[in-house]
Order: sequence, then C-alpha cells, then structure tokens
Amino acid sequence: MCPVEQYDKVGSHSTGNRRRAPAESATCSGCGLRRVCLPADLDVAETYRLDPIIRRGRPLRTGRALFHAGQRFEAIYAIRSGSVKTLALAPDGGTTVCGFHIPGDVLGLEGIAHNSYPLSAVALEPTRYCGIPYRALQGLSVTHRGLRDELPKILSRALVHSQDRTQLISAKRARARLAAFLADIARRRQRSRLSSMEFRLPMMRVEIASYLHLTIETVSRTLSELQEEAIVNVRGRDIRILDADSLAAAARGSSDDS
Amino acid sequence: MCPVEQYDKVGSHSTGNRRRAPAESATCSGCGLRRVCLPADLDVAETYRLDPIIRRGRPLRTGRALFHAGQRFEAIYAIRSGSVKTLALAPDGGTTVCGFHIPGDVLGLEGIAHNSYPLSAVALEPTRYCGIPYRALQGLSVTHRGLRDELPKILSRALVHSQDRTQLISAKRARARLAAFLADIARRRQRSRLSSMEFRLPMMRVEIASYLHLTIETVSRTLSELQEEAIVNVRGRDIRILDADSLAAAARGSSDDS
DNA sequence: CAGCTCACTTGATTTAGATCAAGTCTGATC
DNA sequence: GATCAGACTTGATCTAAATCAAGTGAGCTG
Repeated sequence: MCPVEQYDKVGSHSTGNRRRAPAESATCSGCGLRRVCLPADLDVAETYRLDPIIRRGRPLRTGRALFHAGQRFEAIYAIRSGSVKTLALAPDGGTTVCGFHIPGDVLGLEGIAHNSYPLSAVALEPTRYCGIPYRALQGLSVTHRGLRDELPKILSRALVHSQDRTQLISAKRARARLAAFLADIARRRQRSRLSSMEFRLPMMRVEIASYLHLTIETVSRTLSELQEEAIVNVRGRDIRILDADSLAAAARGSSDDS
Repeated sequence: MCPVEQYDKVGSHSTGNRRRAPAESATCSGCGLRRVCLPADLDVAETYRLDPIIRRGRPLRTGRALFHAGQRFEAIYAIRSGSVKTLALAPDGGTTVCGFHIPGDVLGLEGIAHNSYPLSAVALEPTRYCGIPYRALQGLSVTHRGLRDELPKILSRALVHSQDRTQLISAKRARARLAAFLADIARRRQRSRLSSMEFRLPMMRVEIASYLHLTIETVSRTLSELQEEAIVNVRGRDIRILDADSLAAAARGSSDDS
C-alpha cells in the first residue's frame, strides 16, 4: 500500500476525483517531486550530483520536530510525503504557526542567515523528508553552475511565498482569509500532484486559527458559512471544493458569489 | 550640506541626540554602510571586486520608482540614503504597502524567483541607491567564495525579516502594532547608524495604516494614545522615543507600562 | 500674507470578530 | 460496543477597530 495515499485519504462521504501522489524514490532523479522541489530547474546530470549528499531520514512521527528553533543550522529539508508546520515563539511564551508545508516544499532556509533555525518544524502527520546538508550543497555549488543559481531561486521563491502569506493574512474579513487559505492549499497540492479539489486537512482548527490570526470559533463559524453558501463541503478535516470560482471570489474579498 | 542630514532632520521642538549618517562613498569599500549592506560579511579584497559592477544612479525623486511590479528582473538595489516603500497590487486593484526600506537595505530579491519583480519600489523622499546587476553578481560568484555564500545569506535575512513583519502585523491590538512598528524603525535606524531615538518618519499616516493593516484614524488615535502615556513624543511625522522600555513592553502587547 | 489643499486629528456610531459558555461529534482505548 | 477525552460547533455577549463625519493645522501658491 502506498503510504502517501494513506495520508491523502478523505472521508467516506467523498467521491471520485482522487489523484495518486507521485511515487517516492530513493533518489532525486527518480523522484516524482523533482520538478517542484530543490532540483526544480536542474538538468539530469546535476540532479545526479545532488543524490549522494541527500540524507533520507526515517519517517517522522506526528508531533516530532524536524528541527527546533534555536538549534544550530546544518541542513535544509525537503518534504517527500506528509506535512509539517513551522512555529515561532511568540514574545509572550506561546507559539504561533508560521506556515504549513507539503510535499515538494523546502524548509529551514531561514537558518542560513544566522546559523541557527529561528523557527521549529513539527510533523502534522507521519512525514518523510530529505535532509540536504548545507555545507555539502555549498561544496557542489563551486563546480556546478546550475546548483549555484538554484539556491538563490529557492530562497527568492520562499521570500515571495512569505510575502504572499502576509497578503493572505492581511485580508480584513475572516471569510476572505479562510477562502484564500483553502485556495492556497488547493493550488499547492495541485503543484505537488496531490488531489486539489478534495483533500483532508492535516492540521487542527486551532492551528489554522493561529496561522490566520483568528480564533478557533471564527474559523469554525466561517467554514460553516462557506459551506452554507455551497462553496465548499466541510466535514471535520475533510474538505471538498464545490465552486472554485466562488472560492477565488471570496478570497479576493468580494461578497459577490456568482 | 550633507544631503543625508537633510532628510534626517527633525522639527524645531526636538533637541540634541542627533547623529550624523555615515558618509557616502562612490565605492563599497569606502561606504559607511558596508557592514550592514550587501558586502556585510565580505573581506576587503572581495569588497573591491564588488565595486566595479555597482551602478550608482542619480538620486531618485520622491514618488519615483526604483522598479515596477511586473518589470523584467535585472538587478538588485541597495539604499544609500533616503527611503523607499515597496507596494503590492491588491487583488481589488488598489495597492498595499509591503515594506519600508532605509539605508543599508537590499531590495528586489523577490525578482530572482521568476525573473520579474512582483512588487514596485517607490521613493518616499529623495533617495540615493546602488544597482547591482544580478548577472554580474552571479559572474563574480563563480570565482569568489565569499560572494557566493553572501547572496543566500542576504536572501535568508530578507526571509527572516519578512516573517518578522508577519509577526509584527499579527499583534492583535493596534497599540502593540504601532509600538512594534516604531521600535522596528528605531532598531533598523540604529543598525544603519542613523539617529534612533529621534527621527522624522518618511511616510504618511495612510502608508503606515496600509502597512500595518489598520485605518488611518486608528493609526492617528493610537499614536496620540502612546503620546499621552509619555512613551513617545509625536508631532506630525517627527517622532521622539521617550521611554524605550515601555515602547518595547507595548510592542509585546503587555498593557503594563512601568 | 491670504487662500487653498491635503495631511492629520478627534468624536460618534457601527460592526466583525473575540470572548465566554454550552453543547455535539469523533475516534481512541478498554 | 461502552466510555472518555479532546476536537469541533454553535450561541450570546462584549469590545476594539472600522466607518462616518467634522474638524484643525501645516505647507504651497498666487
């Protein structure tokens, strides 16, 4: 049985339209996520050079950390299956969810700046990942042009994504924030070849609330509202997008739902 | 007359404590911002290599763009004096202020990802800058280890800063957001050797409001509130920090103002 | 220097979301 | 399959900030 499919399952009320996750592989060159992950723009020869330095850890269990805030920076990480949240320590001692990461995403890039991770990364479900030691990656960059150009690109992409997230949170209305959140998940799942119209959220309401800077009650109520409007079908963590256009419209903040 | 000092002046009610901006220079190696700008961690020899590729444009007039969203990406920019805001086009056609940038800051890094700038950068006051053509920078990276390692660091720092900004906006109370905003400006000005306890804001209230996702009225009222509590002195755009500890406490969201 | 514009401030009212308070449902364990 | 804990939902108030509505004041132009 394919472990990815397991994490990707939806409730019994759901029908059809399911897509299989790309096959995993012990090598980048054979990995289905190759085109969205670290080696996105590398040619075959360079992808082969990447393989030997990659460390594929055993699956991370739910709640376990890929790395902790403050820990010494040594590697960046790519998600192969499952999902991860990143957490920042709030000034009052609590934690805030800074991001959710799915297969193909690269994590830990913030560590490059100060040689330690400013965030913690915690698995939301059993999660497979690749560790890429940073020193070794720098080493390969000396001789390999493609790799040298790739790292700034990955970082720049992460920067754009971080700014997009700020825009997402900046949406005044809770409705627009939730809609944008769901649309973003769908888009990223599609990019990573996971089912995008129907999926199971790996995170709890309280984590969504933290991420969107809302309360858990508002998240719950707003999801119910989007369901009443027949834009999505919500049943616990199982989401089905019924009307992608209206969802996009809601994300833009327009109250119009044609 | 030193042009930097001109932009840095404060109203006539202010006294003492003023600091001179570091001297500008036609070269990185002679630039007072060397340690906070692109060549932060480079040694002298490598900084000399950087000099010939840098393009120092004529001062940008208020309201003029360093680059426009959508424009083809060719260079990253460093601010030498003055200040710049970055703008994103909101889905509804309006613009949102994404950031304020002061001397020593590096801009345009988001362009690396997709070969075009996703944001516009507009001068808030007469602003001097350095343009660093990206191709040329990549070229230098081939042979210069320090430069090769520097770009990912700069990008990672920008990523951390972007995430910090998200945290800043995430503060629920307007009071905490404004306090954090002022504290952040003071900190960055200090880093760039500009007066940090007393300064003139280069941006309008409406731009602060956009950046912090508040209304202009709330910004105005909250600044008045911080003034009533004798934490800062506000007179139009002139700011004097009277009690840095209370400001930091307010930024943390604590209502305690000891 | 008068008049004008536009940034900014201040006040009154409204409202979206937070908070407080019960619930219900689901999935794990025995 | 019964029990239980914790995730989730829903309802009733409360409140911080948005909105609506006048102001004031500083800087420019003629």
